Amino acid sequence: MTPTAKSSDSLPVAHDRVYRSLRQRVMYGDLPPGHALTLRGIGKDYEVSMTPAREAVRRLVAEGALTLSASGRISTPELSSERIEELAALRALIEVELASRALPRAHMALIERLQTINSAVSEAVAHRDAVGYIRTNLEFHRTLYLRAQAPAMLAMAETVWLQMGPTMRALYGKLRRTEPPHYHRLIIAALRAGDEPGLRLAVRTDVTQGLRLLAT
Amino acid sequence: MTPTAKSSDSLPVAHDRVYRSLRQRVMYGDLPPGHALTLRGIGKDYEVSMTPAREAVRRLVAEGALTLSASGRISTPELSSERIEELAALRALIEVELASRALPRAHMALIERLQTINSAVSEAVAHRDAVGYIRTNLEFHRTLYLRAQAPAMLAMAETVWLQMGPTMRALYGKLRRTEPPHYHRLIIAALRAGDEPGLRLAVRTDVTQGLRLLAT
DNA sequence: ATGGGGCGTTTGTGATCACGAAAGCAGGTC
DNA sequence: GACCTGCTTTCGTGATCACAAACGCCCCAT
Repeated sequence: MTPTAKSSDSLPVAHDRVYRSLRQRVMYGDLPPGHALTLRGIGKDYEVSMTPAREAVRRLVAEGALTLSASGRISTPELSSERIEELAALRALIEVELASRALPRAHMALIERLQTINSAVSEAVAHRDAVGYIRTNLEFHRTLYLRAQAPAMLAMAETVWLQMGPTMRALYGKLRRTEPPHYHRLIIAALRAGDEPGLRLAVRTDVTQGLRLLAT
Repeated sequence: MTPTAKSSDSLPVAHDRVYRSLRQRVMYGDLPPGHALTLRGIGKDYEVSMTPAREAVRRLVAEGALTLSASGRISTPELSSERIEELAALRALIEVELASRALPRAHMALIERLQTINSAVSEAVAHRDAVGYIRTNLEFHRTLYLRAQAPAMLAMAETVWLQMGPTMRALYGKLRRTEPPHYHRLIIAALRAGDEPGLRLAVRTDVTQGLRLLAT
């Protein structure tokens, strides 16, 4: 039930449970940009006091998943176009490297898993399910990058995803595409062929494509 | 007096003061790897209760500056050689991009500032001052990267520095070099010449050089 | 000497409260 | 009608406390 693999699953610590749930909601676009949150409200939702809510929020703010106003109010970030461009460039840098490192270890079982996930992506697209699309799309990338055996890099990539979550939801909400992900097929083909330059290009294109529509 | 530029300097909030101070101590190698900390101890040092100490620690843990044991004990990270390699690769990826983006905006005033900072680096090296070396070295890089006008990327780079802080201290402590930083001069020369490939190579070499001595 | 058991101490966690500031809202004025 | 001026509510911050788990230390038995 918890698709996000953490380094060490352990105690049912309250603040960690709140953190994981909020993190998923933000990363997968459950919350629109600028959405306000309160410590007391979060505590109520998860039936905990303000203390664990505060720790979870503090952690998410440190990761860029949430932002604090000057007076300490909590909300999801509203990204400027400059920041979106930066985050897309970071995705390109880090994820191309992750894909490149995963390539030598990408066996047939992985490629088949990626195809299965990709059909789930197509299904989400067909159903106009923005959250489902974001979730399955990120699962596609994460599944590939896990093979890179580079946890620090993967964590960085996930941090970028986290920051873009609400914005991606708003973005894919307004551009109602119905065509399945094209570049995912290119990624799979490059993996099959062991074509590293092709893989790098396919990943770079895939992670930066959606941004071209966001000129403003 | 606070060299680290934050997004918004505002209130004298207790937890933020604790955070900033601890962050500097970690980033600049004031604490050795594996050094243990306690919430009550931190609170005592800064004359606050456990609450702000806890928030500062939570934030630093989220950034990778500190790690928590399975039972929640706080300590500075002890990095495996694989993780060090990863972090060095991340530095290379991100900082090369930052330098490249800073290049078109690097005027003479910036280059002179870099030279001034670089002489401070040399002085720290001559005095065997590990903390001073790390601090001035990072100031050199940060000064250059600030010109890139890419706050999200700079934040990522600083997060990597933060994670490497204690290890860098331990590293530079055991290899007592006395020669001034060679690749900083190459960086400055490439900036002067507007030589982008040269700059990229110089930065990449500079940020990955210290790692070769850490084969273990 | 060395390994194991027992106990006092230290530590993180979560709940609760007081406080001050910010935000939202109403009513009144220009 | 728009704007400002109060007031009321809501919010984040920091302090304090109870609790359970862990750590560390000492002592003893082998």
